[in-house]
Amino acid sequence: MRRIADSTVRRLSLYLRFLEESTNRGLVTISSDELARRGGTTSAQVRKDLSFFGSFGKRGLGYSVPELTESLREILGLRRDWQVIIVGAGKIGTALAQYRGFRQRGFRVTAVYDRDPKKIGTRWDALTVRDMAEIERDIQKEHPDIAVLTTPAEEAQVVVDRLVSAGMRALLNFAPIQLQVPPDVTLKNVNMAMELEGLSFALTNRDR
Amino acid sequence: MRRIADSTVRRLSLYLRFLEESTNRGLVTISSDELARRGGTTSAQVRKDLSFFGSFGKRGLGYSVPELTESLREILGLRRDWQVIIVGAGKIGTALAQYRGFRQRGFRVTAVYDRDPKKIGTRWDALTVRDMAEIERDIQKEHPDIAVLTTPAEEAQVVVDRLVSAGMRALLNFAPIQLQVPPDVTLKNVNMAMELEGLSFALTNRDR
DNA sequence: GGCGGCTTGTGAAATCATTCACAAGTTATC
DNA sequence: GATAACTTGTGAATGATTTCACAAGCCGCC
Ligand SMILES: NC(=O)c1ccc[n+]([C@@H]2O[C@H](COP(=O)([O-])OP(=O)(O)OC[C@H]3O[C@@H](n4cnc5c(N)ncnc54)[C@H](O)[C@@H]3O)[C@@H](O)[C@H]2O)c1
Ligand SMILES: NC(=O)c1ccc[n+]([C@@H]2O[C@H](COP(=O)([O-])OP(=O)(O)OC[C@H]3O[C@@H](n4cnc5c(N)ncnc54)[C@H](O)[C@@H]3O)[C@@H](O)[C@H]2O)c1
Repeated sequence: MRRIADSTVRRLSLYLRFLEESTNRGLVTISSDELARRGGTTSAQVRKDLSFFGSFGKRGLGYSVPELTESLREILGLRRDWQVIIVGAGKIGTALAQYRGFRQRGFRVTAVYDRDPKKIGTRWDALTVRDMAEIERDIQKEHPDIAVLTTPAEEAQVVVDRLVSAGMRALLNFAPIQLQVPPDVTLKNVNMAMELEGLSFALTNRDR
Repeated sequence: MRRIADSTVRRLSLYLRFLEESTNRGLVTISSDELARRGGTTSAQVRKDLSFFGSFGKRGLGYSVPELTESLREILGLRRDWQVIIVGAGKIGTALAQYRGFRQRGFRVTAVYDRDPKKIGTRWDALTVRDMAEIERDIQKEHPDIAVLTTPAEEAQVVVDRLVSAGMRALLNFAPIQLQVPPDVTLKNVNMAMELEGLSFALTNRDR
C-alpha cells in the first residue's frame, strides 16, 4: 500500500464523524459533495481520499451511509477497542481519564499512573491511580496499546524512554516539548501553546 | 507578504521554544542545523522558513540566540499579552483555566463563562466563573482577543455564533465537531479523538 | 429500452511544500 | 591579506497534495 498522508487520515476521521451524525438523522446515502461541505473540503478531495483504499460508492447515487461507516472503521482500525493508559495524574491527566468521549469511540482508559505518593491510590470511577514504579511490569502483563503523556515537560523524555523500552509503540503527548522516539514508534503531539501562537500569528498578520 | 503555510508557523513556534531553552543554557549563537535537529526537520527547512520573513543570521556563524528569539516573537505577534476567555467551565475548561503554562507564554485567561447556575460564581485563584448571559456585554467592554471553546459539542456552534457576532475573531475549539465560521475569523481545533484515531490507523497499518 | 440527470473514480494538470546545491559572506589563523 | 572552515540565503529541482475534468456507471421515468 502506498504511504497515506497524515492529512488524509485526519480527514477520514472527520468523514467518519459526519457519517455517524448522518446515521443519527436517518440518512441512508450521502454524496461526496455533502461529506465535503461539512468538512470544509471539496468533493474531489473526498473521493481521492477514499480511492486510496478502494471504491466504496455507487455512481449516480453516492455512498451508503452504513457501508461507508463500516469501511472507514475498518480502515482506521476501529473495529476493535484500544487499551489506553494515562501517565501523569495531574490536572489534564485527570480530565482526560474521566472523559467519556474516548470510551464511546473505542478508546478504553485502563490505567492511570503517577509517581507522587499523595496521588497513588486515589480513585475515580473504576480507576485507581497506580504507582509509576509498576508501569513496566504492568505493560508487559496487560499490553496496553496507546499511552497518553501528561507529565510535566521536564519529565516527559525520561518517561517516554521508559514506556518505549517497556514495549509501547503509540504515544499521545501533551507536554509542550519535542520528544525523540525510535522510528517504529508513532508519536502524536497535542500542543495547545502552539495553537495559541498560531492564533496570535493570524491576528497579527491579518490582511497582509 | 506571500501567504505563509500553517506548517511554517507551527515550526516557527517550535524554533522559538528551542531558542528559549538555548538561552537558559547560556548559548549565544545557534546554527540552522542545531535548530533543525531538535525539531526533527532539516537545516534547509529552517532557513527557508525564516527567509519568508527576512534574513536573521550571519553567514559562517549562525543566528544570535537573543536576536532570533526577539525576531520570532515579533513575527508570531508575541511582543504583547493576549487576553483569553474560556467558555465552558467543565472538566477540560477548568484544567485550562488553571494551567500556568499559558500565562508564561503571554496568554492571560481573563474570564471563564458557563451557563450552569451551579458553576456561576465559583472561584479559582483570581477567576470567578461568570454567567454566559453576560458574555456579549463583557466582550464589547473588555475586548478579549481569543476565545477557547470547551462546551459540549451540541452547544458549540450556537456558542460560536454568539461569540462571533459579539466580535471575537480568533477561536480555539476543543469540542469534537467541525464548526462553521465566517472567513475573517480564525479557528483552530484541538481534536483528541482524531489524534487517537490517527494512532489507531498507524498501529493497524504498520509495515505496509 | 432509451434518455436525462446525477455522481463516482481517476488520470492529468496545477499548486504547494520540501530538499538540493551552491554562491556569497563571515571568522580565525597564519 | 590569503586561505581554510563554516554557515547563511535562495533559485531551481524534486516531491507531495490538491484540484480539474471527464468517461463510466446508476436510477427513474416515459
Ligand atoms: N493543564 C492544562 O490545561 C495543560 C494544557 C496544555 C498542556 N499541558 C501540559 O500537560 C502536562 C501536565 O499538565 P498538568 O497541568 O496536568 O500538570 P500537573 O502538575 O497538574 O500534573 C502533572 C502530574 O504528573 C506527575 N508526574 C511528574 N513526574 C512524573 C513522572 N516522572 N512519572 C509519572 N508522573 C509524574 C505529577 O505528580 C503530577 O500529578 C504538562 O506538560 C503541561 O505543560 C497542560
Ligand atoms: N474532558 C476531556 O478530557 C475532553 C477531551 C477532549 C475533548 N473534550 C471536549 O471538550 C468539551 C468539554 O468537555 P468536558 O469534559 O469539560 O465537559 P463538561 O460536561 O465537564 O463541561 C462542559 C461545560 O460546559 C457548560 N455548558 C454547556 N452548555 C453551555 C453553553 N451553551 N454556554 C456555556 N457553557 C455551557 C456546562 O455547564 C459544563 O460546565 C466537550 O465538547 C468534549 O467533547 C473534553
